[in-house]
Amino acid sequence: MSDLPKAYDPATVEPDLYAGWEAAGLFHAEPDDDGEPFSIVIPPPNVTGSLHVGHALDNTIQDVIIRRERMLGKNAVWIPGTDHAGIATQNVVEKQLAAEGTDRHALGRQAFLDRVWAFKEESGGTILRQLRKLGASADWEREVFTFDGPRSNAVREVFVSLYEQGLIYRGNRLINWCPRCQTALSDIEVEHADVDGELVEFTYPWADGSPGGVQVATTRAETMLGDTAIAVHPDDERYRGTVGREVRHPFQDRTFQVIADDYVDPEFGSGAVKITPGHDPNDHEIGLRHDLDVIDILDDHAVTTEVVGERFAALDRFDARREVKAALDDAGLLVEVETHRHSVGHCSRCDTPVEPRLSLQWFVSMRPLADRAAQAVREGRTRFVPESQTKSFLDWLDNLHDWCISRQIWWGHRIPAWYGPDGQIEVSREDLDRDGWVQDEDVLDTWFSSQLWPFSTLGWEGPHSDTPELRTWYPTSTLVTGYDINTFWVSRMLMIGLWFTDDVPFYVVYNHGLVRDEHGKKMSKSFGNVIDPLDLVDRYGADATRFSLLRSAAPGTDVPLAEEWVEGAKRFTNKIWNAGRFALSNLDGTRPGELPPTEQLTLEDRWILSRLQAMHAEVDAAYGRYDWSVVASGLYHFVWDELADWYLEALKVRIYGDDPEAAEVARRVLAVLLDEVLRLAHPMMPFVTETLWRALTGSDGGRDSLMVAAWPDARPELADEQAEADFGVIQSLVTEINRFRSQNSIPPKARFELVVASDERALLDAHASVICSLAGLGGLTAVEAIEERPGTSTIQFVAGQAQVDLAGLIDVNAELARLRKELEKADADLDRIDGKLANESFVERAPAEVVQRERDKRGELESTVSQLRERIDALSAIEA
RNA sequence: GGGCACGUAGCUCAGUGGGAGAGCGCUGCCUUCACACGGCAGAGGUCAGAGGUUCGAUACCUCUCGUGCCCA
Repeated sequence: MSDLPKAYDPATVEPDLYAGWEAAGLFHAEPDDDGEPFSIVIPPPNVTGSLHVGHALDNTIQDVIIRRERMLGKNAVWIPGTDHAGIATQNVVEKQLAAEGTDRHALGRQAFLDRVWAFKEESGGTILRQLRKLGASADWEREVFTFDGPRSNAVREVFVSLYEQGLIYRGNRLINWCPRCQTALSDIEVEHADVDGELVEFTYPWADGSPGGVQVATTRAETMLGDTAIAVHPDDERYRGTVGREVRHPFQDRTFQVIADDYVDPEFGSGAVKITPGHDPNDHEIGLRHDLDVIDILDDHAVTTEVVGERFAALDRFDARREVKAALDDAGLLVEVETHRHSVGHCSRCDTPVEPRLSLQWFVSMRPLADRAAQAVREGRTRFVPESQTKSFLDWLDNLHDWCISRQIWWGHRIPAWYGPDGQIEVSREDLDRDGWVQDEDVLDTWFSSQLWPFSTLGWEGPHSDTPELRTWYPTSTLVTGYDINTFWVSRMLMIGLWFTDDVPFYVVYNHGLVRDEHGKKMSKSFGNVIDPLDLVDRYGADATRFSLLRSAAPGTDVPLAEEWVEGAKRFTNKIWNAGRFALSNLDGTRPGELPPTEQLTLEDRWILSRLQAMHAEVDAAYGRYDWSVVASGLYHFVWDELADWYLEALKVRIYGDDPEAAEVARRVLAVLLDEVLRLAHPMMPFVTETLWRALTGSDGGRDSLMVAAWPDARPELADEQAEADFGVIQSLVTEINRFRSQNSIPPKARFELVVASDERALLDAHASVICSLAGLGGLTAVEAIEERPGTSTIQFVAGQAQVDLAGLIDVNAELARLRKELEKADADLDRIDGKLANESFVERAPAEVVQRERDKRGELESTVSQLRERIDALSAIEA
């Protein structure tokens, strides 16, 4: 059996195992397969992207879930696919074109789209191929794409249907415009960031020429070119009587009014606010209330148009800002310029400051959809893990504005609206081919198609769709995403899913955190702290990469990752490997089967089986809570600290001993243990477990793989408190002996005899050989009571004392120092407990058992102290 | 400005109304036949600060300071 190499080498086993699983069809599921349905749809990564560590976490979690459900006997499917990612993908191809000295307009729409498709064909599969390296057991036969035929049909159906229901409309409204991407954005594609700017204060002079005027402040001086009012709070005493008066625009031949509106914060600045309805959402609202003129001062590139007047026309908005400021200064209207930190919206795709702008776009009325989604969440039909995400999700839904869905780009689902020669609009499921009619040039927001993902992936193309996949796997079971896309994506799937399928698209939303570096910093190229998951897989293996991510992944918390932690996980895979190797080399072909009858089991057998079932229960419970870190640490602790450090060591007595029957029992227990550990660890560490399991069971793969083996049933009957207590006594004794050895610099090879006095005398007697083996003793004699003799030292353990003959073994001074230190600690502890017990209110009011526990402890400490004193005296005598 | 988290060992984090834990790092000893990707042992913490509730607070409440995220 020792054809297994001494160190686990992931690179030599992973590719073959993966290919084997896939070839055997183990990733694939059919709707009529046996088992309760269980389904996950992948959050589709950008088709042209490549795998980063966030994907690695997200997909590892999905893989862990789906692998375990598969082992639980469910009809489990994990549907993979990619997102066409409109703006992001178009940006990449446009950059290529720019490098070639051309652009999409020179190419023309169709040639450009051909180009993007070619790019997609070339680099589109990358990220999904990379997922395989992580061990992802997705059903690749079901791979889909948001922009393929059926998904596009679904998009059109949904658009037309919502239009027919009056929930999609075209309107001229203030939207977020990205001057670089040249498209409208939805509210959530705008990221607000604080920037250092200026607060420019200036005066609008009265129109009637009377002295003074109204002082206002702005961070965007250029917008004054589009001001159409000044607003003050209606209750502001300072402006009593000025409401309704006119001011004169200093650079344009027009005047406008001072108006009163509750929106104004009288505490801020002068209490008067300039109003630019064409370039500020709040101002726009005020404009609507007061029927103000709206002036759009900028073109698509955020360059001023001629409406601002000759002097300021044709300037970039930031140049215009400087020019206006200078002009105000020249005109003697500038009051003050202060530095000012304020929030500015940036394009989430390219980080250009967005420009609020009036524009004719398509919108979805969100209120009715949002209300149904909120209700479903409140009723618990879909729940969030962790639950704490629920509140902010609902808050967000409650404050939702209409969604701008048209994008002025070419890569995406084209809006199915046609415009007639006389201004008619027709929205249609079929392409219109009529003279004089043209289709809308714009495409839909990518999220408009990805919101259909949980059912479009299962074959939904409209209300008529009734596929076996939909019937079996919809609603999907669990959605796994970062909390950062709850608003972008989760909310929209929920809303649209409820609207079109009358059911929630998923029962559980599991939110993991973001992967950060070892100091909690966000990973980014500019910090240089990005970790490439594929590089980790290459160097440490997929299992170690997965395990290190999972180990830090408690629900809702960010996931710090450092390379040295992956190294730690690799060491764990190696530990499992060697524990398995040791077992296999001693099993002599024993296969996992029934446990031997209880009466044949030794104490260490009963102990480890009891620990096994405790770990199993903990792992099952933690899986239920999606608490990967607890699952991971449960496995880690059991395998390393209990199975390897204690059980395997204790086992050697029987394995290497001369009782063949005892050895056989040991082998049978060992086989069961290994089998069960490998099953429990498999979802997290599929490769190393599968490899060992095949060696253990003689399986040759295919359908006979650990991957599709049954998840073990809980065995509460293995819990054995007595065995745990008894083995705890042995552990305590062995640990104390080791400590004694270490503190007295006694070499590990030095054997010595031990005399033990304990109320567990029979137990120690019966397990003398195991204790001697674990502690490296020459012999163990259990006696009634220890007789203090000069030249010996006494070791205290949980169930008694042990006596060692020091002759030739230790340095007396060092031992004395150790004992004095111990005495000091025991005395301090005793003082503290005495203080507690002297406190009347503690004794009277604390629960009786707590008080009793303190009294018991006091008794123990007292005897410890007196024994320590005796031993110190005895040793001091020798020294003297 | 509104909301939500969070401040526990050098680092990253668990945790609990009744003597503070893990991983990594650090120190010492050990190449004992599964594993040096290892074993045995050790050092290291006023549990952010201040009040309060309680017999008892790292844990519950309030405030302060600090950090992060979301929204406006």
